[in-house]
Amino acid sequence: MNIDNQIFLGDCEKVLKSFPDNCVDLIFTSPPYADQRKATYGGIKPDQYVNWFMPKANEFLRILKPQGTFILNIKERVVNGERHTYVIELILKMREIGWLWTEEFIWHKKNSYPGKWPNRFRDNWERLLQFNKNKKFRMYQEAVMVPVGDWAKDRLSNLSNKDKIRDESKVGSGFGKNISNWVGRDKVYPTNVVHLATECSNQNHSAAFPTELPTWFIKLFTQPNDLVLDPFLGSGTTAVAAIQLGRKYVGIDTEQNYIEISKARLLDTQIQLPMIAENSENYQVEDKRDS
Amino acid sequence: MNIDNQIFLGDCEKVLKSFPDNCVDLIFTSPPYADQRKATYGGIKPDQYVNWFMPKANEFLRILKPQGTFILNIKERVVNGERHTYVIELILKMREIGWLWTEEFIWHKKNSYPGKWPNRFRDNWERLLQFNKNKKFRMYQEAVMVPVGDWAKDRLSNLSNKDKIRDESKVGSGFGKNISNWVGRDKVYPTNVVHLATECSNQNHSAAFPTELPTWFIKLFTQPNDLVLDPFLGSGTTAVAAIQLGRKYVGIDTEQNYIEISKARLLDTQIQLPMIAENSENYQVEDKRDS
DNA sequence: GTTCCGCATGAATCGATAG
DNA sequence: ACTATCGATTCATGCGGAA
Repeated sequence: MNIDNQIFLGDCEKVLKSFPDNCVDLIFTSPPYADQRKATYGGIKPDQYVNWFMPKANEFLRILKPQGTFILNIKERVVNGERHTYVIELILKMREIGWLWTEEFIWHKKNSYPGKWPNRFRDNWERLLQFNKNKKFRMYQEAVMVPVGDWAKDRLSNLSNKDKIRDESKVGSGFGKNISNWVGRDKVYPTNVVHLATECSNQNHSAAFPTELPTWFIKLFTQPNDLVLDPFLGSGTTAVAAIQLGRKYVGIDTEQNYIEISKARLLDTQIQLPMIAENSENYQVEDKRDS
Repeated sequence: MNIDNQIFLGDCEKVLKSFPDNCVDLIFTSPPYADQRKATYGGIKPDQYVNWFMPKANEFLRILKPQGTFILNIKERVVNGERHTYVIELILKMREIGWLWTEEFIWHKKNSYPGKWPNRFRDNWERLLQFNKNKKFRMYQEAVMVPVGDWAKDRLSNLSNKDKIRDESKVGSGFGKNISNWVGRDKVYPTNVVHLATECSNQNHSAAFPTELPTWFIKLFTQPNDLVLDPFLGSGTTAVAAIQLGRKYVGIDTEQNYIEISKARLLDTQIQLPMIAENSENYQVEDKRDS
């Protein structure tokens, strides 16, 4: 069965059974959050969330390549005035079945509108849990480097003597040691806080996250032509990001109308792709990556 | 025993036994993280961390007022390529003994420790876990409102008109309606992401966190003359923040030399206090709080 | 009184080497 | 095999003295 650039209708737990082992480079997904109310989309009760998720996590583990990465965008609901614990219980369960909890990225939302409740402020961040099958996994850090801060141009233009001898004088880690490496460098590595706006620029659909979010992780963990899976595809944002970056996608969703939306967006994206390739800095990034 | 504005030498678990029930309005603390600060505090092994912490958490629960709040600044260590789970296990244990896990604030650091590793970026955030004894707790949200200018350039300005319309139709409850509430105001509520720099160039002491961090939470959860406890006082930052804001402090630490440092800083703060009261906007905040 | 600029340092992590 | 130590790597900020 060919799964490249396909979208499947159904429960990912069942659909994935027909996928071969170790076939996907990156899983990026944002499953339906637990919900008290009856189902609009998913609608899993918080207390049942872990049990609902784990069989799927098992399939993810099977179909992910050994050096691949699983990024899970998830948020716990406030239930009865408390943050529910299903997310942290999920982390513990994932480790029990063999996943490594490698990292927790934070999506710091740049522009949410104001809000106020008696006992809490607006929730302005979400977890992006990184899981891996092995301690060694593929990561292309150069692909997401960001411009260096303004401090550098002053500092590096006239290297001070102290910068060079720091590491000899003290036990501390010597930043001055190879300061010469820094001359002419204009990009630095980012941190594990991803600071992006919340809105999606496309107005025909409502996506849970902006395209930039999967874009960042797809750049970081895959190379062109790698395969990106989103088992809860929703309106198809992950697939759109993958296509824009020259990767292949596989998507799964239980709702036929979401699949229609995804397909329409993907078609639209592919039509615009040559234009994007010319203008977008995102697309250019491929050329600069280390190999 | 009078505990107001006192600093005690010893293990907080033992020292707190002599405190009466329900005597503290806010606990703000940053305990030694697992395997960290070995030089001064001995270092707790990650696997033993929860067992080390829980008896203390029990005392905290006893001495906190029913409407009070416990803010725990903590971060998990990377062990063997994985994030260790002691923090999330701690949350589950805390709930078992009666704490409510009300909220998780994020401290988004402006300047994190530099470094590059094959498998991860710089860790640029820490958890600030909020625990309470009851669903109803005291919170003075007006005290931490931020000037609309600072806020707008970060958030509102990024929203286009179309986004506002789209959001309004999507949520129904009406972003447009919401936004009109904020037009013309000069202050807005913050979110649960606190964006501050670490202090790195104080010469007399090494504070793990900047004064602004306890300041923010002390304003949010206490009123003047309330009592703020830091059971792992360290260099006394929490106590300094409390005094600056006209609150009372209690501090506990196991290291005599840290206590000396704290006392010196507090003396210094009190000398400068009249000056601060005249000039600081922070100090003025008391007058504007809602009651 | 500003502005500029040198400079110290911060709750780090990985891999290799040594005990 | 398992732990302890050491070297290499990496940014951004606020202070304080100088211009």
